Amino acid sequence: MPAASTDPSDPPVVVARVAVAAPLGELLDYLGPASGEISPGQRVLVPLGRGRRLGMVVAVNQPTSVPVARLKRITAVLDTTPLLRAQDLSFLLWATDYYRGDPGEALFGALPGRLRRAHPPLDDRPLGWRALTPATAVQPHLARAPRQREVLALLSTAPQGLTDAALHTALGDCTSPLRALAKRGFVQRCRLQVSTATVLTQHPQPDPPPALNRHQADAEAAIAAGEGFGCFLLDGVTGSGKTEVYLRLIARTLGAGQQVLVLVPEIGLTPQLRERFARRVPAPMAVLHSALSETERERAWRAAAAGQARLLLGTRSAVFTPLPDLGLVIVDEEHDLSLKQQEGFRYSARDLAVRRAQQAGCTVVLGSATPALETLHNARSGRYRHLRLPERAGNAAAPEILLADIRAQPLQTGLSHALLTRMEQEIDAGNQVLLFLNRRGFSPVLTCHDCGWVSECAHCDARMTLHRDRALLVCHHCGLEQARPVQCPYCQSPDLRPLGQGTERVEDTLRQRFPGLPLARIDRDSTRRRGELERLLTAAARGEHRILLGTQMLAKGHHLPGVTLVGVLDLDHGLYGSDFRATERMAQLLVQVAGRAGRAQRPGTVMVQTRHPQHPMLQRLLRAGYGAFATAALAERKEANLPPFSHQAMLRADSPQAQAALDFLTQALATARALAPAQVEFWGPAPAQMERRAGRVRAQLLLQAPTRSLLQGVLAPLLPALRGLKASRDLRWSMDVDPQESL
DNA sequence: AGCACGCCGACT
DNA sequence: GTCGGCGTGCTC
Repeated sequence: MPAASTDPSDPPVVVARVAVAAPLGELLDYLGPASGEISPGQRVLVPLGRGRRLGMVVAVNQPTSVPVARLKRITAVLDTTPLLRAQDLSFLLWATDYYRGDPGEALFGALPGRLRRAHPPLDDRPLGWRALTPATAVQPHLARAPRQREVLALLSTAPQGLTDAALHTALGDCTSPLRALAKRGFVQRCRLQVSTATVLTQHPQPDPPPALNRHQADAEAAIAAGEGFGCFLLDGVTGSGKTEVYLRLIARTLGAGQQVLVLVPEIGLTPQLRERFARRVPAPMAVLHSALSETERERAWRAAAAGQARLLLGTRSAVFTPLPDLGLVIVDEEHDLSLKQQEGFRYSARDLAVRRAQQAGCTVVLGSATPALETLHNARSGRYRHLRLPERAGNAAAPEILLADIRAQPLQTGLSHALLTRMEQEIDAGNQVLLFLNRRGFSPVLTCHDCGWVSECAHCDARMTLHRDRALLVCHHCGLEQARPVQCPYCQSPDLRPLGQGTERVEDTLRQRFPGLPLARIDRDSTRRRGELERLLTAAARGEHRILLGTQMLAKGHHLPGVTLVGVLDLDHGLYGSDFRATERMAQLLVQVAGRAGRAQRPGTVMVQTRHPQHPMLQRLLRAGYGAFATAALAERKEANLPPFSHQAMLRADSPQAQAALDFLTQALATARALAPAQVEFWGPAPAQMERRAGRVRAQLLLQAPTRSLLQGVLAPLLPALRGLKASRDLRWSMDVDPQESL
């Protein structure tokens, strides 16, 4: 047997590099299948250890470091044609490498659900029948079978075949004549042309594009003039018409016969954007997001990969969808945190979109009213082209922002006299008011007035929030729920008092203060039912509610034309948060919320309640705008040597055992130090901000390097070394490259 | 992640 | 004397 391999008449040895669906952290090599061809992008079954696993071939006939005699053979090839092309694979492997992810996890994670398992690709082409012989040729054989003649005659008119449904409609039940015809070999069961109607949206008559203002036209021209790869930051204030610029660029790209990829943070929150695209885009469009069923996802994915969908609108994972004719990538709200995957394979869809465009040699546009500091830095240093849309479309006035100093002020459930007065004025004038409080529930803590007991979570270092509507205490960190106690669990006193306020409590107060006034509370609790958020927002946009009270959910880009006053009840969390990005987040949130006001002809006002009205960054933001704020914030970052002036990776660990995470990270630090040049700095290991969460003790170790390549140089050997540490066995750990949260 | 291999306690 | 505990290491 071994001698046979030297026989020149033997087929050449085919070695396939395979990403196996097991967390191995590396690719494995296998011999090609016993019979048949193998290509990159095909899924395979491979022997692994004692068992059998799903895998994806990523390369064929690359040199292998494993002796050929030790290679096992691919058991089966699951796909007749590759699911992913060479470019898709190299993009995914690049991402895996950069984010130190597992190749199997990343590749299979990029596929729609059923293909992640061993299922064959969905074939939902309708079943039908096709004639193999022209009716005229077999007429004599069917002399005594009029039904068969009839059926065959009809099928002969349709060379592609006819669906069962079409046959039934035309001729009624023809099951038995068909069976007879098939038996004689005159007709054949077949699948008909793919029906795309279920996934692709295309309006027969797209809306005509509105005229662009000068800034929009300049931006469009600048972007359209680009050739090959180029990254543009479209920095446009809320309401400046970024979407219109996207739509023009999309139309151009589609017109040139290319596909477009549009990434948005959360499509569930932007059905308006989706509608607008559907009405305007003059080509088939597919949508990809987490609320779709597996089948819907697979259809959309396949339509994009097959080039049938010309525009793909999706959330972060859509960045991995194969698009054979990709000619333009757009990332809307590029600063948004939800573009960063925070679990498992932790990637930034925005940064990968740039990489993807680079690979495809096409343009990428990052759009935001409040660009991430990283992105602004790239724009200002010339890596990206910076385009501005400084004017609100339709001459809408920018909102006036007022600070309400609430130090030593009496507050009514968190509402100052100044804010309430202003609200009354606007409401009396027939306008809408939007109140923003980023805390749901009734009160963030319940306490005993007699003994000082507080509603602590049994599994987290956190307080349980009182939800009065449901009579529950709820931990917002681990989800633990318990019945609202009627007396103190510690001293049995009945005098339990809610401390602080959430949206439920503010709603309560407002209903008393403005009896009968239509009010909508919009938070995760009030929008639990599917479609409820959309229903409330649509009603709000029509002016049905006079007061809108909500959390973060309200900050995203919904158009609420009747709102003339936005109240921010508590900004201070953002001002002195311990994450170095806290002020950046605060500024983005404030600007986004402010963008909800005065979008129509009525000027808007934003009133921000704060105990730190002199905070320099807040002052700068209000006086000089987001751009000036960003300049100052970047200067601070530079001074402190923080990103984007350095590059970070966060190693996190957690375990039910008190010391395990810190012990592991201590070993990790020693390992990393030995691998790292002196310029690489380490912070920690240190307990996480909330040390205990969901019953697990958490800690972290931050790596920081002056350049990406220095950081990558440490990470490349570090990850295998960490996997080798035996302490890594009985705890959970993860590496987060370019972390967005450092707590 | 599985899954076997391996070296120390209570059982037919 | 064996069945089996889960620590350790590997999977092309």
